[in-house]
Amino acid sequence: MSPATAASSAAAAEAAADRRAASPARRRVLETASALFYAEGVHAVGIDRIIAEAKVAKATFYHHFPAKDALVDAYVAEQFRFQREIAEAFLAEPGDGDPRAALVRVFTYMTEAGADPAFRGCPFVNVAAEYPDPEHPVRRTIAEHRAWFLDLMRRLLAAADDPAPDRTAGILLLLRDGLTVRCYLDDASDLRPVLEDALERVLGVAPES
Amino acid sequence: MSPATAASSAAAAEAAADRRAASPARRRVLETASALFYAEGVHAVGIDRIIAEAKVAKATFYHHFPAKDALVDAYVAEQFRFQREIAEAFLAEPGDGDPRAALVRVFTYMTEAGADPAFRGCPFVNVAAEYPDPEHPVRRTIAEHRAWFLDLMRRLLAAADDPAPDRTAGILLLLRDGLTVRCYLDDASDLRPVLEDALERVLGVAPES
DNA sequence: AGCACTCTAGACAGACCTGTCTGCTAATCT
DNA sequence: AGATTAGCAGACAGGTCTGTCTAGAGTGCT
Repeated sequence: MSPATAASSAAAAEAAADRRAASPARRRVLETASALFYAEGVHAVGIDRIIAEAKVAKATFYHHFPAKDALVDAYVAEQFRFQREIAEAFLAEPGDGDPRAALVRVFTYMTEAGADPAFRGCPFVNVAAEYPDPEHPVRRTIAEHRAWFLDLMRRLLAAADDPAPDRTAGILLLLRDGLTVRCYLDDASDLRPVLEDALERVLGVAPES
Repeated sequence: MSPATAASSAAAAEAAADRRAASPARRRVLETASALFYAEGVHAVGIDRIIAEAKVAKATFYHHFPAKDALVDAYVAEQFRFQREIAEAFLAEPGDGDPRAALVRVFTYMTEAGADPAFRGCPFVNVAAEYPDPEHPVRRTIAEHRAWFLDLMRRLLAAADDPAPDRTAGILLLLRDGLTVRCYLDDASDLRPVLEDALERVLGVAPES
């Protein structure tokens, strides 16, 4: 096979992959599965139910995903993409450009999202609870998300001239995880003052709200 | 049935229940199931495997537990009891009786427990991830544990003359949950300074270690 | 001796699981 | 025109799941 042929066939394969990823049936499957996985857990939801609710033939499902695990991985990756988009929107928000204010906005958003009655905790933590093997692709994607979030905190803190960005970022990660757990498992009606107090003690800044 | 007969039959039933709870077979089942549930998740472990590893007949299992859910509930209740015992041991520890020091001890212990390679996060959070219905008995037991821990923090803080025990206890609960998640999912080798810093910022006290 | 209880071994039913395969239609690309 | 691809419907295999049931052995209480 000549280099030119190899290049063109690689391009063709890439185009085919793009087309496949954009397929409506595939999107329907991923959306249905995401909702079900999040609401009920991965092991609790079978393929049959997903394809029935997504109105997709079984062969079509296995055409797009080699196995259920691949779907779970796609679900986790999708959540990762989603959270990155939200974060970017928050950082690009018109404002005074104060990175500390951006941090507070992120946490305020999280408490609001957590107040939704359909909120069922952090999807990454929940999936990790069902996937014990840290080498599993799903777990690797989850680890990527965590590294990304920690780094995001660190960058914002460094921009805000925090005296110890590494340690403070670590604390904020603890708070983030604690927040999702609490919103899921506890009555979070009185969470607001607790979070404001926490941010004040950790960052030395009070949210404006 | 005379009152006396009723009383004696009630006592007999109670004694039988005690005997049943103390049965070696039942204990073996619960121990095996606890280890497996924690290590691999509830839905991922079947009854067949539990009874095989516990070396118990299936009829014996269903003699002690009406259904798998009852076993899961027993598992969660057992974890609750376990954590209470640990906490009581910590509080009864001979020392200066400083409740703030007791708080720090609790968190130091948690980081040490979380460093175990077999650590797989908080069993309550992991089980809750697989049980979406908040009215489920298992979820109720989990809620009891969380209320207990929050109250324990609150009592210790009140004894330490914390200016806002309710809010501080809420923050410590956030830290606790964040801690377990982090020990499970992240490289927690550099966790110690982060936690010390967090406790210092939240409590205004540095751990002595 | 008689009875109740605990336990073992394992068959069994009925449901559900993942994943494969056949056969068909229709669109799209070369 | 021919080939590839996406999609649908649904049967099927082989396994695992929970939970029930039969049949019998041992043990302790009365």
